[in-house]
Amino acid sequence: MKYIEKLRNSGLRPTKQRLQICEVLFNSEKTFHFTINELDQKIKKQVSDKISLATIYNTVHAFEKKGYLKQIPINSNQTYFDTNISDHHHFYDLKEEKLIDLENADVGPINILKKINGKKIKSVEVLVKLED
Amino acid sequence: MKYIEKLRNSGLRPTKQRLQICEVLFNSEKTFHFTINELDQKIKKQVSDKISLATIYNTVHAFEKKGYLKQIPINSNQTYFDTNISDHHHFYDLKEEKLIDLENADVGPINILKKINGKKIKSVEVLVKLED
DNA sequence: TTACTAGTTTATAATGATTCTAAAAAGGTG
DNA sequence: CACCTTTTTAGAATCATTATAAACTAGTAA
Ligand SMILES: [Mn+2]
Ligand SMILES: [Mn+2]
Ligand SMILES: [Zn+2]
Ligand SMILES: [Zn+2]
Repeated sequence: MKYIEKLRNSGLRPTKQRLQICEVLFNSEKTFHFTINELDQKIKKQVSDKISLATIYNTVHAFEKKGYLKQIPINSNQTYFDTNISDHHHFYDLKEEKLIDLENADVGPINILKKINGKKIKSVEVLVKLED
Repeated sequence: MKYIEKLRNSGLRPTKQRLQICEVLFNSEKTFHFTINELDQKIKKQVSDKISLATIYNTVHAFEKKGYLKQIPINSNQTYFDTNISDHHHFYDLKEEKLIDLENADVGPINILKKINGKKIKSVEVLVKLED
């Protein structure tokens, strides 16, 4: 199977549930943004076995910790995740409440001039809010 | 009083509670970041009358809607607000879980090259995550 | 001052996303 | 298989936030 090695190499047992969630998350042509609830719906549609919500939470957080998913910093009552783990940014359409990818190439180079003593930059993320 | 006109001009009645919250939020030399809980604590310390948590939520949201406070897009279990309403950005210290202001001048100009049909840019916010 | 009205405050309940718990099930190894 | 660890799961708990609805207040006009 496609994802068994990936999981083993991360120290995660390739359980049936994790493999099925991998299919839903990573087997599509395009990357996408999702909340846990949306993922739960997607799984219900695409996977015949039932996967408990607790497992979906556990798995998403495990994958995030391993770097297979990214959390998107945005104010919402639900947490947004991204299967696009490349360094990139987002539009947020306030009316539609939808995220849209903004590739690094679509943003001029960002130069952080201020330095914080003893700290180094882990990531730089831009959120562009859109209105009509 | 200092804030009565400000509130009236916004169509908000200058109630005792709102005026007291104004004192706590806007009467300090420096701007600051806060969660509702932190603000509640601050109010308990600085204001002799009791203000209900519901009123604090109501007031913060009213002030945000009027543009006297900004919500900071960040993933946290609590919503962060900012009394600094100027166009600016943030460091987020992952270890300390603290926000630090990053003025526009401390970031090179940000040029969003991609356009979304029928939408215009309302804001551009940068979040720089810091690690040790 | 006295109504009148709309806006505000408040205690309290409800909501809902997320996390916790602890027992059952499954994976990995020899 | 036997053993041990990890994982899954249903359900309960947590807790930030929002809703409710009754009491109160600010503003205004008689
Ligand atoms: Mn999380
Ligand atoms: Mn809010
Ligand atoms: Zn994305
Ligand atoms: Zn700030």
